[in-house]
This record gives sequence, C-alpha cells and structure tokens, in this order.
Amino acid sequence: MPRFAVKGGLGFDPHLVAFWRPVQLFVMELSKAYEPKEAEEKHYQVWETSGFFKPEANGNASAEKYSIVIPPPNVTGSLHMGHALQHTIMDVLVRRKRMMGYRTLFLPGVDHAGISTQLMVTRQLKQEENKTPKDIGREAFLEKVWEWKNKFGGTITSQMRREGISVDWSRERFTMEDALSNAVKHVFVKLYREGWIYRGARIVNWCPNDRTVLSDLEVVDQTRKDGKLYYLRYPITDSKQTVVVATTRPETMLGDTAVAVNPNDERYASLIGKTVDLPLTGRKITIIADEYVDSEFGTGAVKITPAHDPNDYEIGKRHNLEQLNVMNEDATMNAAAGADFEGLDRYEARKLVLAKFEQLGLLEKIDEYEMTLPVCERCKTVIESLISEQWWVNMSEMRDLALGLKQETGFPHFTPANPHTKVYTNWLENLRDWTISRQLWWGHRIPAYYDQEGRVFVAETPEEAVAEAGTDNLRQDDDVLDTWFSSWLWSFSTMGWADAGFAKSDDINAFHPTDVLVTARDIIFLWVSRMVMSSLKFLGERPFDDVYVTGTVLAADGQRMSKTKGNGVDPLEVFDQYGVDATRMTLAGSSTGMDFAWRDEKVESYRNFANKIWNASRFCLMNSEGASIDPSLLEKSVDAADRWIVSRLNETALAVNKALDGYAFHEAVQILYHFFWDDFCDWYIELTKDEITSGNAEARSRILTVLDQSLRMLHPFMPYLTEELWQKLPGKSAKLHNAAYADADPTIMFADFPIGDQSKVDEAAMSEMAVVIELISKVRNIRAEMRIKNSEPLTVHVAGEAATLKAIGANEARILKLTRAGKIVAEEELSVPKASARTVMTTGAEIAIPLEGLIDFALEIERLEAQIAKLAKEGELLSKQLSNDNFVAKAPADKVAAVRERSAEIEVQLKALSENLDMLK
RNA sequence: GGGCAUAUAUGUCAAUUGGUAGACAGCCUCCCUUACAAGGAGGAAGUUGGAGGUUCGAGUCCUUCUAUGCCCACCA
Repeated sequence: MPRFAVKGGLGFDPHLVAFWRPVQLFVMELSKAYEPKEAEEKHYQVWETSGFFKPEANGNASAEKYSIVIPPPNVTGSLHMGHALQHTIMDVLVRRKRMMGYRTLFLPGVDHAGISTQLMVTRQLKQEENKTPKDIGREAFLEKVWEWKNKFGGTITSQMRREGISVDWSRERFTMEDALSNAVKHVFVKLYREGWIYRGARIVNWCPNDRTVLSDLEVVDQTRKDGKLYYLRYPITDSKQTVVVATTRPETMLGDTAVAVNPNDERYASLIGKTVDLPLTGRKITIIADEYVDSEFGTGAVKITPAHDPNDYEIGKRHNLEQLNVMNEDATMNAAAGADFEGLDRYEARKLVLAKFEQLGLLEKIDEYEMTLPVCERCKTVIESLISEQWWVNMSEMRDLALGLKQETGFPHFTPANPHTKVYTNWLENLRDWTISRQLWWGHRIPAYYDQEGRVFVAETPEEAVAEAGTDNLRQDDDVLDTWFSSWLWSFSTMGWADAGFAKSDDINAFHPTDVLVTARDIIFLWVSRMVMSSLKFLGERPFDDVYVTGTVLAADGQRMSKTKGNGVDPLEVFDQYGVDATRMTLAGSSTGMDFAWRDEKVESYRNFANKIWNASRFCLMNSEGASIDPSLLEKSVDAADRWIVSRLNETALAVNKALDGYAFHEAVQILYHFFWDDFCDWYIELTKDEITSGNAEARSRILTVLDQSLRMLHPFMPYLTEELWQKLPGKSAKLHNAAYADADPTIMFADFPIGDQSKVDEAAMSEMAVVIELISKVRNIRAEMRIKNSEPLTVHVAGEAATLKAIGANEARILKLTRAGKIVAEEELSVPKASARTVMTTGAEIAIPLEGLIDFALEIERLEAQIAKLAKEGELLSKQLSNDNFVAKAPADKVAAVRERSAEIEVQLKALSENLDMLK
C-alpha cells in the first residue's frame, strides 16, 4: 500500500491525524526501533578510513602492546558461523584492549588454499572453455588462478568487514605474495641444508581425484555400512591344499607379493615357507610368518600388497618383499596388473577379479562388513595408498622444541585447558614425518632443481641453484608445497620477517609473540602446533602466549552444520535479519569453549537487547537538553540511587574485565546484559525518571554519563550500535578517550574502557537501595497476586527497625511512584485493619496494605501460607545444619555465621507471617 | 582398541577453589503507563542420567553403569 493512501473513501483516516498535529520537537530524534543496517553501513568505513584500526592510532610511545593475528581463511572461502564466532571473540579482546590504551595490532590475511583453489579454477576452466589445466599449461593456468583471485578473492574479506572486526587492513597479507613466498623458500632451504627436509619414496596417501599426495591430517575416516569382506582361495603350489585370505579390496591381489600368517598359528605352521600360485597372475608368492597378523581375524591368513597398503608396506620391508605397483595415479590399473585389467578403474577391476575367482571356484564367500575408509578431506574420494617419491620434513628437532617450551614454560596456555593441553602434548610426542610436497600447480613451487643426471640442488633462487650446479641446464621440481607449509610461518611471516632479511622486523619486535590465538579445534595439529615449532625454530620465540579454542557452532538440531544436510546457518543472513551486533552478542554469549547449538531464539533476544539499549538511550537523549556527559558527576553523587548505580557500574566493570581476562565470554555477556537491562533500565531509569523528565540538568547529565560508561563496556561486543548512540551523546568528545588517543576524532572505539574500582562500591547505598527495591517488589507482588489494579491507590504500612524505615523515608517519592501507592505509613507496630494484605521483608520489617473491600481473604490466606511454606522449608534445612555439631565445628566460620544470620532472618519473617496469618483467620 | 568430554527446568545452556541450582526462550496472570509490546509487572516449573562412596555438606571429588559426542590409532 502506498505510504499515504487513505483507507475507505470518505472522511479522514484517524491514523493520518498525527501528521497534521504540530510536530513535537525533541533535542534529538531517534526512530522508535533500532535499525542495525544504517549504523552498520555508516561506521565501518569511517573507522577504517580514519586509521582507527591501526596500531599507529595509539599516540602513547610507551603503551603496552596487544596483538592477535587472524587465522587466515581460505581465499576461496565464504564466511561461516565458525569464522563469525572466532572473529567476534578476537574483536572483543582487541577492542577492549585498544580502549584500555594498549597499542593493538589485529592482523588479517588470506590463505591461498592450494587444493581448493586449484579445484575451483579447474572447474571453471572446464565450464567456460572446456579445457583442463594440462591443455593450457602451467603458466597459463596460474595466470587464471591469479585472475580468479583478483576478481573473487575479496569476497571473504568484504564479509569480514561486515562483521565489524577492527583489523588493520593496511597490513593484510596473502600467503602467495612475494614476501611470504620468500619466507617459505628460505625456510625450505634452511631445513634442507640442516638435513631436516629430505626426498624419499615411501607409501603415501594418494587422492586419485586431486592426483596429489596428502598428509595424514588431510585424510579423514568415512564409515561404510555397505562394506564387504571377500574370502579368496589361493592354491598352494604343487599341492591340493589351498589357503583362504580375507580382504576388503580384492583388486589389490594383483599386486600381492606374499601371504602372511601369525608364527604362532598352528593351523598354518606347516605352510610357512611354501608358495602359492597367485591366481590370475601366473606369479608364485611365498607364505611368510609375521607377528602383525591377527589369527582371530578373517581366516588368520593375510594377502600382502606392499605397494598398496601401509601395513603391508611395513611387512614387506621386514621380509624384503617385492613392491609391485599395479595402479596408476588416477586409480586405474596399470600394465603390471595384467592385460585383462590394464586401464580398468579400481572398482571395475574389483568386479572382474571377483568374477574370475568365481569362475575358477576360488571365491570362498562374501561377508557383510562395516568398515571405515580413508577419504580425501576435501573431495571425499577414497584414498589410495601407494608408493611415491615425495618431500618430507623430519619433525624431531621441532617436536623437541615445542615440547620443551611446553614443559619448561607452560606456553602456550590453552583455554579450555582440558582437553587441549593433553591432546596437544600427546600429539607432539607421537609426531611423524610431514609430507610437504603436493602435485599441484597453485602453491609455492618447491625450490629444488635437478640437473641432467638427476642430482638435486636446493636454493632460494634459480641463480643460486645454477651457481651451485655449475650448469644452467636445470629443471625445477614440478611440485608445490603443502599450504600449511606457508601457514605455519604466519605469526611472523606476516610481520615483515622476509623483508627484514629473515630477521626481526620492527613489527616483530613490537608485536611478537602475539597474545592469543583464537581458533577452532580442528587445526590444533595442522596449524597451531606447527606455528609453535616454526616460530621457535626460526625466530627463537613462541608465536603466542595463549590459545583460545572455540567450540563448534552446531545446527539447531544439535548436528554439525553441513551442506549435504542443508542445516547450515549463514551468518550473513543472520546479520541481515537481526543485525551484526545481536549476532556477535549471541556468539560471544555462547562461547564457553563447549560446542553449542545455534538457536534463533537466542539471537532474537539479543536483537531485543539491542533495541532496549537503543530505547534507553533514546529516553536519555530525549531528555538531554542542558545536559552533557560529565564523569565528575559519578564521583560526587549524594542521592542513594545515584550512588547505587555508580556502585553497580563499578562492580559490573570489575566483573566484565575479570571474565574477559579469563576468556569467559559468556559470563561477560551475561553480566552486561543484566546490568544494562535490570539495573540501568528497570531500576535506575525508573527511579530517576521524574528528575530526568522534569529537567534536572545534573540528573540528566548523570544518567548520560552512566549511559556513556555502559556503552563503552558494551562496545567490544556491539560496536555498531554503541558507536551510533555514543556519537549522539551530548558532550562526547576526544576528552573521553583514553589518553593514548587524545588527538583522534571522537569515537567510542577510543573511549577509556571502564576497569572498575572496588573502593567506589558504596555499601551503604547498596543496602539502602536493596531495601527500596525489595519494598517496591513486594508491593508489586501483592498487587499482582491480589489482582489489584494499578489505578487503585494504596496505603503501604511498614513496621521495622530504624535503618529500614530510614531508607524508605529517604526514597518515599520514588517508592510511591513505582508502586503507584498513595501513601507510606512507617510505624513501630503495624496498625492496620484485618482486611489487609501482608508480607515481610528480608530484614524482618513487616509490610501491610489495607484492602478494605478489595481483599479476597481466601486468596490472601493461600498467599501467606505459600510464603510460609517456602520459608519454613529453607529454615528447616538451615537449622538442621546448625544443630549438626560437625557442621559448626568444621565448616568455615564465615559460612557458619552466614547460615546463622539467614536462619535468624527466616525466623523473624516466619514469626511475622504467621502472626499475620492468624489475624486473618 | 586408546584417550577425552558431555548428561542440570519444556527447549538451549550457565553455576569461580565442594557451601545447598540460575539465565534466555517458552508457558500462566495482569497491563498498549508519555524510552521500548522487540515492552512493563508478577508467577509456575528442577529428588542436577542411574547406583554406590568420600565429606559436616556433592551438580561439583572418587568408583561403577547407561546414553551421546569428539580426538587418536587401527581396520586383511
């Protein structure tokens, strides 16, 4: 419907009347609800272009540093909830420290993601030009990749900007840029010269789809329920006897070079040393004995294929067996498999092998067998084990460095400490050599050069290699390095290590080691541990002090988010629907280190919270004429409510800082949520509303100042909303900044972060307000339970000790307003008619409200009895404790005293309540 | 096979060194009160997975069982 359409035909629409009324003029006009998009679009650009994210924004030469490098997302990636969680956590940490005056470096970057990127560009090439990488050649293909990178590589970084993270984009790095590539070459050469990198043929994980070797960490298990165990019968040479072997992969029998049994297996003792006629091949292979064989499994006899199985490979080495490779790189059978099989895919070959065994009457049986298969982490193709010449890193020195650091200094400290500390150390202790070569084109090409005789020369540049070889007739190794071989240098390669001649650059001196690494569980081995090693090895210092390991964001159904299940939640959609700040609060508020399920209800409630902050600020701004932020007002409050909110402010600041220092993000969020909503909105605004709306300039300034302090504490979590509001506060200026940013344009990003001060917690005000709050709550409770309308004025009678009555007297006007009572009568002893509702306060003070004609006696009796029952139950428990001599003797004195005190309170309350109850009966 | 987590209100999750269980959402009652109905006021709801034990006292520590999840190794 058009905006100004008039409903109906004649007359005027009552909704339109408002337009014609004189518009009320506010000091500041804010819409009724928070619209996140406006703020999100506006502020990030200003922050970034103003240089606020750069460490250089800090003008204090002696400022302490705080630094975090972001785990580089894949250049092909797009933002998911895991990123959003990690980035939120890091940004919260950095923003707070920045506000506290630290010189902060928050460094972003992107990973070239060898396999993913190559696959993506290959696919695109196929689609657009129907060509393969081979068709166009290495150089042309790499050009295509760079083209792709320049065109689409910015997706992830622009999504990161949307998150509001305060990273220094001027220091953004890419693992394939020159400096980082030089670092990789340098490290490779150094390790090679020291003997830690070597080239050798060993059995490896081969992905037939990607046509490259993979490290153990890039291979994952996949359970196959439809697996089968095939029993193949092999005839013993020159004998009627046969031996049956069980296998899940019949096609590999073409490469068998032995059959193995356990030396202690009596069934086969007589066969050891004999040979079998390997069917379909015409080869004879020996029956050997090896402890590896489990007599209990299958038939107790195992076919041995050293070239296609890691265990068989080991056995083969022990027994000097031939390694017969029967497969090609794409998992088709090769010539060695025999003419019938050459060129067949491994699964086709399997069918044919089985058919032929069947024909020969040598297929004993087929069992159903559930099994797990190794598959490629990325493309899920079943991995083939085969023997291949690859580059490896011997990790022993680096393992010792990392373990030594952990043992001697405790670094890095993991949060949560359990189970990550142990997992980390155990993994290091059992570390194996790392396969670093990959049969790809996209990546850091291995700086190894071969001459005509096949001799290898490893050097950082071709020129050096030529010089060393004494000939320029050299060919560079075709392979590239594992992507992680550049990632593991990330903590310092991003800080100018290569440009400083592989020494400490200014940035490294200023910001390394970084303070904390925030990451998900799955790359502790792949990345975290390797960063520790490389940093110790090449820089001589740890890369980070702490490691905060986030939980996994699960889908609403408690399952992992996955594309195939379609249960994923796209953070960008959540940003659109609920706002970035609400999403950040949700993520931070869920971050306990445990996995957690995504719930729309959560983000909805933080969306509501954002709106609450908006409206509370709106109220303050609507009543801000003649007022401005004035921190000195918090120092000299007279009124109890004011001293109370200042106390709560300080308590909150102390608790928030403590929580964040301990990476207890959920706790910090809870504390802020309740401080702002409960203390500030529900109590402080309501208590002071009269003063504020009536134009009391000091009250107005004070509430603005409290709001300012609150927004500052919320800012690390909700950057957009808080900046939007803070910019509107009268009196906002660079004077409110931490001293390190005195010269910057006013922004809440630089406002001094409240750290809290226990000495500013005013106990007298706290207990005075506790009385006021309790009294108001009790009266409201009576109204609600006795169904007395708010419009019905009441008289509240209170009888109790002097302190309580004094507190009530001092805050009479506010109590009257918030309880909508007409009068408060303080007296030594209650003098009220029988027709009254009664209750009692913690201090034992009695409250009664005469309800002539309004009271429902039955209801009131029920109400009192319920209160009595509840208190009596608690009292019973406490007196039981107190009558236990052991408790009194052994429990800490303050605990006993607390129980005594509470017990006494309950006794007083119970007495008062039952007297009141008697009066009604 | 080895290791490690988790099990708390209807749901999702909290609970510092053992001190007697909280939040949010949902639910029930009332209220569109001039910051906010994305709101206000009040309320109901839990023998903390089962069983044993240590302790004056256990959600928290120990043993054991059950269920779920994760990691590592292996899987002929």
